[in-house]
Amino acid sequence: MRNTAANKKILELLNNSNKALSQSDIQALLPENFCDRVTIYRVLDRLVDEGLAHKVVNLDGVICYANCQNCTNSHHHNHLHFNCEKCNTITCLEDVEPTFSLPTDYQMNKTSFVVSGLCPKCLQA
Amino acid sequence: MRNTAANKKILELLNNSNKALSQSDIQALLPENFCDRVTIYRVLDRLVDEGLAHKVVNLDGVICYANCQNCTNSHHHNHLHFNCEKCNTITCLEDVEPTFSLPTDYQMNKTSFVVSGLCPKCLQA
DNA sequence: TTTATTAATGCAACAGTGTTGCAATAAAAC
DNA sequence: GTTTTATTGCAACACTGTTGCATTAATAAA
Repeated sequence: MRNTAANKKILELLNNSNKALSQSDIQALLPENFCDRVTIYRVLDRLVDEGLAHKVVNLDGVICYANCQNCTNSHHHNHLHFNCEKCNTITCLEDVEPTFSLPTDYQMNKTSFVVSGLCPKCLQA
Repeated sequence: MRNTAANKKILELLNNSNKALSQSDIQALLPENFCDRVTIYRVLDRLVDEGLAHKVVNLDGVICYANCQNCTNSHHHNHLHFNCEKCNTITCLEDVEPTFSLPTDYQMNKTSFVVSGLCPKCLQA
C-alpha cells in the first residue's frame, strides 16, 4: 500500500475516532475537496484488505469502518458493536464477545454482532 | 391491515421460505408485474409493524425479512442469523441465542447477530 | 345493496450508497 | 532520471430505499 495522502489521512481519522465511520462520515470529516468519493471507498477496501480496519454494518444497512486495535496476529472481530438509535453512531465494545454454539454443519468465517438502543451519552441526555 | 393480494402473497412467501428475503428476492418470486417495487417495501414495513416479520441486515448491507415464528407475546429476535457467502442466503437459527453482557450504561433495544461463512448445502457441494 | 371512508397501490421522481472503466497522475523501484 | 504500477479523478452506472400525489379498492356504514 502506497503512502498517499488519502491513505494516511483516512487511516488517521479511523484511529482518532471512537466510533465506526461510513464513507459519508469520512467525507464530512475530510477538508472540502480533499479527494473523490470513490477514492474513499477504495482506501477503505484497501485498509480492510491490509488488516488495518474492519467493517460493521449498522441497522440501516450502511457499512461503517473502524480501526483494528488488538488484531496483532489472530484477525477476528467477534466483539460487540453498539448502534445508538438517537445519535446513530456505532461503537466497538472490544471487551464484549458474545458466546454461542453454531451447529456443526455450518462453517463460520466472520461475525457481525450489533446491538442497538441508546448509548450512555444519549441515555443521560 | 387490509386483506389485499400483495399482503397475502408476500406474507405467504415469507412463511414458505426457509431463509430471509430481500425486496428484490420477493420481486423475483412474485409473478411478473404482480405489483410495484414500492408496494413490496410498504408491505414489508407493514408486516414488521404488525409483528408478522422481522428485519435482518446481511453483511452487504441489504435488508432482508423473515417471518416471525415463536413471537407470540414477547417480541424479540435475539437469535442468530447465518449469511452464506456462497449462495448469499440468510437463515434464521432460531435455537441459537448468543449470550453476552452489555455494560450497564447502555440501553439495549434490538439485536442483530449475523454469522457468515458456508451453509451446510454449500459446504458439502 | 349502495354509499362513504380511508388504507393501499402505481407511477414518477428522487436521494443515497456503492461499483466500474478508463485515462491521467504520482509513489516507489530501478 | 526513467520505468513501473498503484492510486486517483471523473463520468457513468446499478441498486436500494423513500416520498408525493392521484387513483383504486377493501372495509365500514347507511
